Amino acid sequence: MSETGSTPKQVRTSQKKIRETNMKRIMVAAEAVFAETGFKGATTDAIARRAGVPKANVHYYFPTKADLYRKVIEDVCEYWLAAAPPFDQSDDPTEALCGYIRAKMDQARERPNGSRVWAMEIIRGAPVIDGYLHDVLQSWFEERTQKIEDWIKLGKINPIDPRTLFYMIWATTQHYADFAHQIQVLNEGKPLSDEQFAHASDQVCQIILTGIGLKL
Amino acid sequence: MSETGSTPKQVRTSQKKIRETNMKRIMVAAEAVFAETGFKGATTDAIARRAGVPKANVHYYFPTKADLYRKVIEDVCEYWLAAAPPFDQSDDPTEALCGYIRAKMDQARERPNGSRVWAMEIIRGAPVIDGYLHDVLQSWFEERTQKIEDWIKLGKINPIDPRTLFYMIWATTQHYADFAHQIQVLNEGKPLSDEQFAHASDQVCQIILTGIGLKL
DNA sequence: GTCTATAACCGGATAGAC
DNA sequence: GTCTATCCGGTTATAGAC
Repeated sequence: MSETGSTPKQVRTSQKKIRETNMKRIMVAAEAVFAETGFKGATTDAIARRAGVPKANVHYYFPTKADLYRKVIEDVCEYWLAAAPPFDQSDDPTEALCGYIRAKMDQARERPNGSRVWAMEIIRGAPVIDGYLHDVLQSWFEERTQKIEDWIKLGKINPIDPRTLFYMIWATTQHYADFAHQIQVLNEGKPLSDEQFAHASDQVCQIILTGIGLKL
Repeated sequence: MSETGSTPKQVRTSQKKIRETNMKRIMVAAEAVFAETGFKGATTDAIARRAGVPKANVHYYFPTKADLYRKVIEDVCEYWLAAAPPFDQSDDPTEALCGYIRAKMDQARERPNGSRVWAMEIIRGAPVIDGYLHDVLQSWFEERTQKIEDWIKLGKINPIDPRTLFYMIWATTQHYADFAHQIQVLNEGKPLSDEQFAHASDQVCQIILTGIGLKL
């Protein structure tokens, strides 16, 4: 609207910075509120308050609640995919899988609310990100399961179903984020300490790798 | 109100039957609607329509939406606990654990919406069933992890952390219910067939049992 | 870009007839 | 026990001043 030719570059860039900062603040707040109350339960007002901005500003940056929600989910999905390098960069099954499991565990610890929002979206049948799911996840999955198949052919690991293996890894690592409350109840009411969490990562690696015929 | 002393027993029992039937219908419908839209997203109207009764009748049997929700959750939790016998009734680790895993997989297949409602409740931090969670789950868990510890002491299985083992079993088996949509996307868009599901159960048993040092 | 005020809508719960 | 009509509170989204 006010983009006149005379606007100094300085101003435009600083405005851009404000915009990015605010959007980030709002998205972080939204991730938490969506995780705690679900899509419908989250109110733009609660998100705004958490982000420390007036409600109208949320709608200024994200026209609708659904838009904001979609942005949060896509951001989480990108974050998920960033766990792949440890898996991709090694041809040794133990190193690749252990690295991947640890990366996923670290993510679950680092950003549990992202995991929770993702989980609830899938549980509901992915009404909002269904297309995205098809586009991004399918090809990602086929490439990686192929690598497992190759290891099996080479006799490096037991002949297991690669899909089941991935589901087990995803389910277990994300469980530590999504079911953190239940885990806390079963841990004398206290959240897992860093030591306990590191120990859990070790255990998950051990059981899964042993489970497919690898020695540690 | 109309409970006069002259009411024939016949009528009272048949009224009781009507009551139970209607409550059951409503709870089944509610489980599906809660699973698909979350607690806040579920409307009593949608639940009523799905159950084939007027909205006011839902409120007649369940004063508030939260009451209905709590009933559904507790019903699901009882159903969960019914998977324990295979585990309890054998002292052989392979038989006990394999039986438990298969029972949990069957439950995930049989009643996926129950699993989803449960999952979303825990993800949100269990605001509604927190007390229930403490009361029921804690003691259940301690008894069973003790059994695993005993097997370890007897050298029957590898020295793994029993908690991690249970979390892996829960996470993986429930993943087949909660993330069914994602699994479907990665299965050429088709839901798992009975054969595929049976195969998945076999695979989960194999990887986990092998993972803790058992031969099949 | 920020914020107050408000329009338009929707959903939980209930009153009261049958 | 069943059902229609309705009230009331709360939520999304926007209009328009600053």
